[in-house]
Amino acid sequence: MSTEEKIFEAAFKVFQRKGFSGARMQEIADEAEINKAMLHYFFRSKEKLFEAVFLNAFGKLAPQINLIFNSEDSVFVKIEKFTQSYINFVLEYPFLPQFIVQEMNNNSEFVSKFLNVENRPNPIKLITQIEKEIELGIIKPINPKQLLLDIFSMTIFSFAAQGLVKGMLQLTEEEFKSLMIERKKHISNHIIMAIKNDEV
Amino acid sequence: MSTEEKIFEAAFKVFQRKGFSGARMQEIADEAEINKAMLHYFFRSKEKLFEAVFLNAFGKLAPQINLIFNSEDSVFVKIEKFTQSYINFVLEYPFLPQFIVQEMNNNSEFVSKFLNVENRPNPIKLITQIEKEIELGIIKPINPKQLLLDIFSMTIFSFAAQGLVKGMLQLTEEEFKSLMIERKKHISNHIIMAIKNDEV
DNA sequence: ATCTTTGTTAACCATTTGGTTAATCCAAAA
DNA sequence: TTTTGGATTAACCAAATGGTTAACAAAGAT
Repeated sequence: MSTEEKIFEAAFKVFQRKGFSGARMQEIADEAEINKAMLHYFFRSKEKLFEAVFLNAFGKLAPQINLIFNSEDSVFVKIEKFTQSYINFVLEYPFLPQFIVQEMNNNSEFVSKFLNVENRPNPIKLITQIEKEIELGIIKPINPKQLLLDIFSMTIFSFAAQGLVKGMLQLTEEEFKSLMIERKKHISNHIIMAIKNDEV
Repeated sequence: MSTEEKIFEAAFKVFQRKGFSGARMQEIADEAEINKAMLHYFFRSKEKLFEAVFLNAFGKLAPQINLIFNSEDSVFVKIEKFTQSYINFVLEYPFLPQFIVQEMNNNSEFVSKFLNVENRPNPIKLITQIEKEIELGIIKPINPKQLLLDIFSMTIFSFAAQGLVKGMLQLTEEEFKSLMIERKKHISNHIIMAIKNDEV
């Protein structure tokens, strides 16, 4: 593994668990087992290094989301696919959501930077699709934005607020994980149950 | 307003928008329009000051939650009351959830401190109640913890991940707020719709 | 062989940051 | 009126922190 890669991975870890302002360049260097000067040699500044890590992190998520949201599937199928693959993915990077949510809240500069990324998650197509399926009587009348928030809330929250969730429900790491695995099916069941139009 | 109160309010603001490691003692002093030494005079250290603010913030939320969770209402009514009053409350302190979630993730020391607070949100009574109502055929079979996560996710996430939500849905402050007002009713409708047992 | 580019290190630097101190102010008690 | 205690300030301090530099090593190019 090249020095640059070592730095990147170390930065990824440290920024994830400490956030931008909590992370220390020296700590990243130690984690990567290289000299601190190398950080600046390859990435110039803390901001630049963070930016690289952050955009990479987001870049891992966004394409997946868009792929599902812009497919030709029905809304129900999209919900199933999204919750499944999102949670699968996040189980491998459990601190990614909390990292992204946190920095989207704190570093407004990076928000705009991410919004201009090519593959940014763009839900407009899904919104119009929801409106269409409501007209067709497949889905109960509902504000599409609320439905979107429901989907994101239920999938992302447990990871983004891991500390709170584990603390409040008194979960060990193991229990948390198996709850999340169960949750994959639970969420889509739950949402579809709520919005399905049963009128004949 | 006493100097100590001024400091406290200023610290509340600054910690909320910057987090613990992002906040600067000087900035808090400026915000409070007092000399920086007063911070240490009244609160000894940054940690102590933060602790005071954090426990106070949590102390505002926890009693409300417990009051509702431990009442004699049915689960459906509890869900309605909780989403209503939680969102009402948070609309006045829009950055409280993001602050609590963030520090619960980052400062594991404070997690344990909060867990030992008297009035900490304790969902066990609600969990057994849910189990009972499932047996009675009022609620569909479901893992009570998943239901709890659903409730918390749907109410808290939009506030805790404000930056992400506003960015993704391209919402102005106004639009966000009115979406949240609409959301008060939406959430309980949605959840009850999903878990109500319709079998006759 | 030597020159040049790239990678690497230790020592160093300026600034920021949390925290302290000694002097001063001020109001209430004696 | 003096004393006493807390409140307040400006100046200061040591440590931490992001960043730089100058020397050096290694490896390809000429």
